[in-house]
Amino acid sequence: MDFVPLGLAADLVILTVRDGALQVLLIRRGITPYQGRWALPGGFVRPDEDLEQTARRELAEETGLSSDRIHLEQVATYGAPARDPRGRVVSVAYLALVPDLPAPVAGTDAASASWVAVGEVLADPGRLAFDHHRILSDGVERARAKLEYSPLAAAFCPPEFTISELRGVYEAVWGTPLDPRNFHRKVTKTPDFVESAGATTTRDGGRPAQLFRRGTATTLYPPMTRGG
Amino acid sequence: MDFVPLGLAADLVILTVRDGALQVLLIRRGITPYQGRWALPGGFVRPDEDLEQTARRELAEETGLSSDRIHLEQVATYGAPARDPRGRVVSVAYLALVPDLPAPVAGTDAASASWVAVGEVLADPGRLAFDHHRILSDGVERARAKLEYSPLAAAFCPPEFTISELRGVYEAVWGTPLDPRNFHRKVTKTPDFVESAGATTTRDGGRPAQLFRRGTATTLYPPMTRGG
DNA sequence: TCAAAAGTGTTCCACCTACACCCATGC
DNA sequence: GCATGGGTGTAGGTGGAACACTTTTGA
Repeated sequence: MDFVPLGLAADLVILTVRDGALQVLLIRRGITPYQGRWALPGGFVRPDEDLEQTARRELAEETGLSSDRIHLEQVATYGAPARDPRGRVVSVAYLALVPDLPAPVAGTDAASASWVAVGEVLADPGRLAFDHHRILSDGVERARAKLEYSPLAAAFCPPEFTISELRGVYEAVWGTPLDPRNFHRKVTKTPDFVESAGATTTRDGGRPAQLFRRGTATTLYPPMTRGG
Repeated sequence: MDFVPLGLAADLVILTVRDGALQVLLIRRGITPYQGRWALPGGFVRPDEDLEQTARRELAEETGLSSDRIHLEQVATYGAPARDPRGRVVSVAYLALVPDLPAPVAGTDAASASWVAVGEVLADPGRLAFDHHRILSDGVERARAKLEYSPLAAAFCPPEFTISELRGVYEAVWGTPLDPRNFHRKVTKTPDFVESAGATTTRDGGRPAQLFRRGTATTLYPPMTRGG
């Protein structure tokens, strides 16, 4: 058995939609290497911990979110020999989609944490430590793709949401406007995408909108489309 | 830095289409644990090796294929603490798509290697060592999904192939018959999916068929569809 | 009354499906 | 000739894109 000296970490791409934009949770590193630079939250896998357990633990530490009800999925693993100057560290990246948090990010051990617009971060390849720019890019790409054929957009929404709030998620993640009328028809006619919550709200202004909850569908057929 | 004792491996789901069926390359384990059981080929990552380098090296060792021109992509990473009885071993799984090899599998250090129909292996969850059943299942699912929106089916074909050979790949991987006439139209009309090689062949019987090569497209729009 | 957002109806068009039909070869 | 697979034409249906139009609230 070749047990080479090796660190194993889980890093998190935690996305939300705030103020109409896709945002990612970043921490400012308090220690070397890359002290003072922004990075994705993450940490080392403990000896008897499964990879996803590590990711959920870090997610809870950074956001205060009890890990249930949060969508979390593995994206990819990064293991270039020199990606971490401290030595060989292999990182398994996870993607988490969270609703717009009413409370600010809970106090953490990280120097500071904040939500930053994804577009802004991706436009500046030198902003993030390590190979986190690449990891973020891959995570965002995964999220964009999954909105097409899964009902995952609702993971960004509170438990009850309007169709136009859901549309706002698509528009923020894809960066394209969608036709409100066709979107409404498509969502409500796709079986089990959403189910009526019975109530209405006027929080978006204008005519009262029906409230919906996530449905039971796991894949959308036909898929949502980006152009239109 | 927490450098816990840890093994890092790359395991390979090597798929091909032979005799009209999707097949996977398995090795019979010559050593404990799981001695005598079938397993996916794989091996440990060397100290200064990138993950994909390990996968390509193992691929070459098992198939004799020089790694260029072979499609290889990372699928997922498996790290449950007890997945290997020898200790903590984390495995990064890669998917490789290879053409039907004219030569049999080259001599390897593994006790024996052979192609086995995927359907047969997946029908028997106890056939494979470790968690390789799950890894194979995930790899096959990835391959099935990618045929829809990428021109990857051609990776299973020799450099020059006919449209019906390409259709045979889709039918083998998806397990459904496709309409030869609509398939032909769809493939030849999708921009840059395939390009004409100029020649014809009668190796499939009947009227001579045009030969094609892979085109330059990276994604197919509209995607290929499974029902039809 | 007006602005704003929700929701419905309708038209046009791309593409999928099914299948009739002809083409070019080996035997 | 006849079997076999290659390839084209075409008609019907489904669903997306675009947009006119009505509904229901707050100000």
